[in-house]
Amino acid sequence: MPELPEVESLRQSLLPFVQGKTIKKIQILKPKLISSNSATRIESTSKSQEFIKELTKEKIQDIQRRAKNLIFIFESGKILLIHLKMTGQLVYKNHQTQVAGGHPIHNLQLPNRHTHLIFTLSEGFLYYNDIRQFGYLLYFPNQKKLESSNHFKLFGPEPLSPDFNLKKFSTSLLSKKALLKPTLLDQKVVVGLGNIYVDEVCFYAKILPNRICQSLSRPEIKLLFDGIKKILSRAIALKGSTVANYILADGSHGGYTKEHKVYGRSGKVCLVCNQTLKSIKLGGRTTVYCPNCQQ
DNA sequence: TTCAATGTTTAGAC
DNA sequence: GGTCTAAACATTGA
Repeated sequence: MPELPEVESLRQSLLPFVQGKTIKKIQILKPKLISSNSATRIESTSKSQEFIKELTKEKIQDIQRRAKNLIFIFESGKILLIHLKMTGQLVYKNHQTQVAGGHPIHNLQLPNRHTHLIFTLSEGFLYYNDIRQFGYLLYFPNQKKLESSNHFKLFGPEPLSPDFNLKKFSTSLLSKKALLKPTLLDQKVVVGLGNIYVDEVCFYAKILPNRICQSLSRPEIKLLFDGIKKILSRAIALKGSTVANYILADGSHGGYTKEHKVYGRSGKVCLVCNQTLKSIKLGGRTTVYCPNCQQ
């Protein structure tokens, strides 16, 4: 389920608990999740053995994020990349606390039948759960191998970094005849947006998601640009939209879900103008918008 | 029973 | 080459 804010929140929450810890043991219950990405995965025993051999005894130095990927960096320079896709979830658990993120947790029992990998750390456990099993975990021997892999080649700018600037964004939009929503979902244009936040951004900018990109005015593009930054930052501050049973170290819950203006609200009234929100399919995804506020 | 679900890739048509 | 659609991955729940 996670989009950028959910992955970033998970990264921030997890880091203090796993940083400096060593992987003592790895149990792979679903080998296909570590063999490749979802499009080309093959069951492979040797991949599992390599994964276990290379990452056991490694000390976690840092967790970074690129687009919707989590990147575990080990002291040796080795890398573990995790993509949660639709329903992936990571849970850290020790004797006194549990930190989870990604797909909302329904089953607090760990491991459960959707647990596909278990890392035993020097203190506590890290579980990878995934209902639909679209996610994957990939090992890279070093940063260079990761960067030269096809994983990062196609990514556009990070929306919250200076790389993401209005000029490039405008050029990129104005060069396209495609519809706005599929374009914003395209990770080559800007990374991190998914179905929830694209709809929220379009609503913020008061622009219909089925507008042709080339038809956008400069002020409209500026609104989209600002909306992307504002909405993603706000969502990260609130720990994203996936908050069911999200347990932080201090026991607090956060949540952007209740700030959704359009996503998941088809048929309900617009919070601004009281008109009924409509829903259409764009790029194969359900899209909710206000026919009155958005033009 | 049928459909849709916070992601991404690929194949085929125009 | 660009862009659209549908399908694929696998499971759950309305």
